[in-house]
Amino acid sequence: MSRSPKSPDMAGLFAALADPTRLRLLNLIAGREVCVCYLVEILRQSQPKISRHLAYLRRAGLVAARREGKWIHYSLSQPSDAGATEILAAVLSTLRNDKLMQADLTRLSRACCAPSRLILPEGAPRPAAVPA
Amino acid sequence: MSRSPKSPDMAGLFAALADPTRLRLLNLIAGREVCVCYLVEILRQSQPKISRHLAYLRRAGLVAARREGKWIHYSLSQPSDAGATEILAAVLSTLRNDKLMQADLTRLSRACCAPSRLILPEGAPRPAAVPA
DNA sequence: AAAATATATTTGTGTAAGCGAATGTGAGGT
DNA sequence: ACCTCACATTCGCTTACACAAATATATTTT
Repeated sequence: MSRSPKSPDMAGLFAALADPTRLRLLNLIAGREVCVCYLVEILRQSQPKISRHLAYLRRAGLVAARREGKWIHYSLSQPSDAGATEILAAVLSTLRNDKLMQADLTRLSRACCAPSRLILPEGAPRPAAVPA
Repeated sequence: MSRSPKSPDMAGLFAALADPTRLRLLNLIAGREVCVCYLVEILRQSQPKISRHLAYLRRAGLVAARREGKWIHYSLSQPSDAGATEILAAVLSTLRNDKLMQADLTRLSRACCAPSRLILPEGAPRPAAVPA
C-alpha cells in the first residue's frame, strides 16, 4: 500500500522477466497450476534455485502460491495494472514460439501422462493436462 | 555477429526495459528520430546519465544512432527477433497510456514548436512533429 | 591550431541480484 | 516425539549495473 497506484512499476515488471529461468517458469505455469516438484524436475535445476526465482515472481505479483498438504502449487496471478496484464499476455504468447519453451511444456505433459519417466515423489500431484 | 541469432535473448530484452529512464527514452524515440540534446533537456537528467542509458539500449539492439555533424540522433531499431519486435510494440503501446510518458511527449512537441522554452543550443536539430 | 560544443566513456562507490551450499520450516507419517 | 519430505530462506561470494564526478573524443568554429 506504500506504493503509488498511479505509476505501475513497469520497470519492476521487466526486471522480473529479465531472467531465463523465470521466463521458463512463467511459461510452464501459464494456463495451469503446477506443483514445485515438477518445475524442479523439468528445468533440471536445483530446488533452492527454483524456489528463489519463484519467490521473486511472487514478490513481483506475477504468480501466486497455494499450499496443499506437503505440496505447493503455483499459478499465474493477474497483475494489478491493466498495462502489465496486456504486456504479460504478449510475452507469454511470444514465449510459446520458442523451441526450449515448447520442449519444457512437452516434458510437463509427459510428466503428467508418464510420471515414471521423471524422478518424482510417489503420488506427486499432477498438473492439469497441457492444452494443445 | 558473435551472438547466436537462434536464441533471441528475451531476458536481455527485458533487462534493457527494466529501468524507468530507459523506458522514458524509448517512449520519446518511438516513431521519430530525436537528438540527444532534446532527450537530456526533456528528461532533466544529467547528460552522462542519458548517454549511458542510450548506450545500454544501443547494445541491446533497441535503438540506433546517426551522427549529423555535432549532433547524434537516435531512433528505434527493429530487433532481429520477430518475437522481440512484437513485445516491444506492445510495450510502447502500453507506455502511451502513462501520464508521465504523455507529459514527456508533450514537452517534446513543445520543444519542437517553441524551442525557446527549453535551454537548447541555437539551431539544435528538431525532431519530426509528434504525431497525435 | 586552439577553443567551444555535443556526446561518450571511465572511475569509484554503493546496491541488487545471481549462484551453490547449508540450514530452516511446516506438514505427514511412524 | 521423531523422522522424513517438500519447499523456503540464509550465508558467503561474485558479477552487473546505477549513479555522480571526472575525463575523453569527435566535430565545428574562430
